[in-house]
Amino acid sequence: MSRRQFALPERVGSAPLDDTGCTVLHVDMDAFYASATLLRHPELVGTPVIIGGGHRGVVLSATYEARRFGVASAMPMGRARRLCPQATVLPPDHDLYATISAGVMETFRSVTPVVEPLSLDEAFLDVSGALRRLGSPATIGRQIRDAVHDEQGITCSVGVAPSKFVAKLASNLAKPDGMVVVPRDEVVPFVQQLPVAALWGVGDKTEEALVRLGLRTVADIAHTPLTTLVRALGAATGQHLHELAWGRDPRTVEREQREKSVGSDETFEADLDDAVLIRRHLLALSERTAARMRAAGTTGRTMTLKVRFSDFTTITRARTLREPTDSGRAIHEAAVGLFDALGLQRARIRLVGVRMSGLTPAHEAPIQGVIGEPEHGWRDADRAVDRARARFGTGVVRPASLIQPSPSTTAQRPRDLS
DNA sequence: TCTGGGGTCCTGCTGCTT
DNA sequence: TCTGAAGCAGCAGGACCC
Repeated sequence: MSRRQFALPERVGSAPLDDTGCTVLHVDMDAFYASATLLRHPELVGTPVIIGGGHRGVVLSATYEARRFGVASAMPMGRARRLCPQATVLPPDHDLYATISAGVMETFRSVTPVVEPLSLDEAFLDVSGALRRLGSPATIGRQIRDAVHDEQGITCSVGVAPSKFVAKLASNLAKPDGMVVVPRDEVVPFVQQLPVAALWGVGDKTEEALVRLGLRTVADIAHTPLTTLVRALGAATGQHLHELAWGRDPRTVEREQREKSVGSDETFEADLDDAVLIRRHLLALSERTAARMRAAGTTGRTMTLKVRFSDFTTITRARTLREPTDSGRAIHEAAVGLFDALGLQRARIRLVGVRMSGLTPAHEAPIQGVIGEPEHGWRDADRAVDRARARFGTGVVRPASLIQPSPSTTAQRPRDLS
């Protein structure tokens, strides 16, 4: 679901294209969250619908009918509502998206085992091993589009090219519900006619820096000395953009992508300045992060606390623990330690977050017992909680400090295991 | 206009070790 | 014992992606 839409001055021609060597496919669902949500609300098909929520939230996705009014992904909800007041606003349904995504990825894997998911709604496929069985890359692209539509009831767009970067540009151009093939010998003219913002890795800031150099198209970048780009953008970005500007992208489609960090953050409904309340939110975030790590069978060693103030300035503080952990209690201890060390005197805080990095598979992590902790201590309790949540739902067991006092809750009260 | 939540990667700085 | 250089790890912040 690319947020940066662009158009070519001239669309790639409709004559049959030579797709020899174009073994990389980028498949991207069209307005995925909106299309998926409409499967549950068929009466809204053909009308403007915005997926998002909360008065401080942003647009997660919108139907093409809403996009015609200027609504776009990541736009603040307030602005989206003003642009398209007649739109129906629906909250996201992440379970539904995960289910559809799993089905789509299964379809991809029936074509080729070399599938690299980028997110729930898009993936790269290397189809070089499927050509003899299924036909040319463009033929395979058409088969995938038909299969996704028939099996999941949503449409997707496909880019077919010799490299990942160009395939991604092509699928963007094919939207919605189309396919674009970029033959190998057309790669350079194809990329060089694009605006600089079309390049992967060029966001607002980099675009500004490039415009300051007088560079507006990818061709401009290609014909700028590498030393100039490196001076303006840094070594990695400068080199990266120069390579892309000549259509060079040596990355291959990778099946396994190991996660490098796991975390959670939360924007409050209203800014908070009460340290007690903030510590409580940190506990919930720590528990959530730890539960996800345990579900993934991983532990983390470096804990990073993120704090965003009401003026949107953001700071991070990190602490590396003596040993890796997947315990919400240990993460919370570290988070509170870092938060308290900030010494904030009733500063108004908009968001807090915790993230664990330095991930190691749990079976390789040297998790040592803590002096004074019973042999079957918090780790066993955490696992018992995980099992209860898997069986009865995520809200069934919570730390006592996260339970909202309510006079009428006795029978359904979450059990405290802390 | 007023900015989510999940991430990755890069850069520059600092402090520790050799 | 002190000092400087080099290498490295950790940290903080920023930009970017979907």
